[in-house]
Amino acid sequence: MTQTPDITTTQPGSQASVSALLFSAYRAMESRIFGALSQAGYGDVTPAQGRVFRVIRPDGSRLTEIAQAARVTKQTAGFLVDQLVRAGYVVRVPDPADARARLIKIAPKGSAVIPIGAAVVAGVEAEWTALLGKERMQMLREALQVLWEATDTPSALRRHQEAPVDEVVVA
Amino acid sequence: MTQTPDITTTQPGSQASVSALLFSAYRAMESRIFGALSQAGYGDVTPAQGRVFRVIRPDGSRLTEIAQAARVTKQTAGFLVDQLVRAGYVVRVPDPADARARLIKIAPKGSAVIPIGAAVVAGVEAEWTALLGKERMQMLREALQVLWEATDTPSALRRHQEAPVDEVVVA
DNA sequence: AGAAATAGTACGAATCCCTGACTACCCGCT
DNA sequence: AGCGGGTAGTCAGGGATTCGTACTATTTCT
Repeated sequence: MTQTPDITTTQPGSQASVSALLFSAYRAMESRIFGALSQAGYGDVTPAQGRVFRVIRPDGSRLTEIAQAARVTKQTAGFLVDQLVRAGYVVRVPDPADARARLIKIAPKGSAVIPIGAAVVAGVEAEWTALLGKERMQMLREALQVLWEATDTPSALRRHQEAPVDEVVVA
Repeated sequence: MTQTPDITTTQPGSQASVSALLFSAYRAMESRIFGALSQAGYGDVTPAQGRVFRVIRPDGSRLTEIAQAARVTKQTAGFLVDQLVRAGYVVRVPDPADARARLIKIAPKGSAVIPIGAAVVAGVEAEWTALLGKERMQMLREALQVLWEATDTPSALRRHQEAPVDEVVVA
């Protein structure tokens, strides 16, 4: 409760790298989301579980799809899906199209969580809009979207992963 | 090497939440940085170590300061600093002002890493500027800076942490 | 001097995520 | 038919990150 002097962080106004700023904003959003979820009685979901849950398509997804979309290995995805199954947020059903595969589908409990998370996100985005103004918020979203398409799209990833990485320091 | 169909991620053009976009951009930057560091012979630093290293002030920082600035517990900070000490990036020296405390200072090897990381960041930011245009990139930086000051500043944190969190879902 | 706060450490545990190795199944080709 | 390469998913094991609780040493306030 008692406070230490406020030298903690870099001085306001100084320039932290975009990298650190992105991390900070993401972390702020994440902690708001999971704080609210915890308050709402869904304290058993973790951020990692959330990141795989988020990429499950409405009609169900295969584990391999989930792993690729969430950028983790199949094992990690399987581990996290196991937890989500045990906690009742998703179910595994056989994939009628392929006996090797199973579809992971969102269970009722999972559906119940979605609007709660969406509401928090909407709330935080509203706060941010109040801080930035509608136009800058819109531009922020667009800019991030452009970067996402350039860096986090299957073709973009292939581009980076296969490059021998010779002249990374282009400066 | 062989490729799975490209259904992986959300369709380009659809709107992922700002949260996911922030995460994606941060992750892209981070993997570039640590990829390059690894190539440059500094493969023993990890992202977590980087996040504490980043907040060490030029004249040295106390562990508690580092912990607060990096938003981790003292134990975590101490653990990561231990690793950085073992790897030779920082040193611990007694704090002349307080016999309980020690100052963590950047060692020569640590100083050597800084320009490498900075170059990568500059390179990635240049790529992003090429994608977005100078103006949008500048606006992105400003917007993130505003959000940072509002959410990741000591006073801002106190504001959020102490709120009883009743009406989180303001939507 | 004595009480309260602060700097840091020790230990134990949970979470997250990866590599390597394996089984079960699908599909195209002979 | 049926074989072989590729895909879906699991098992086993390990490393990294982070936290909570509990403790010692030192400073600071009264």
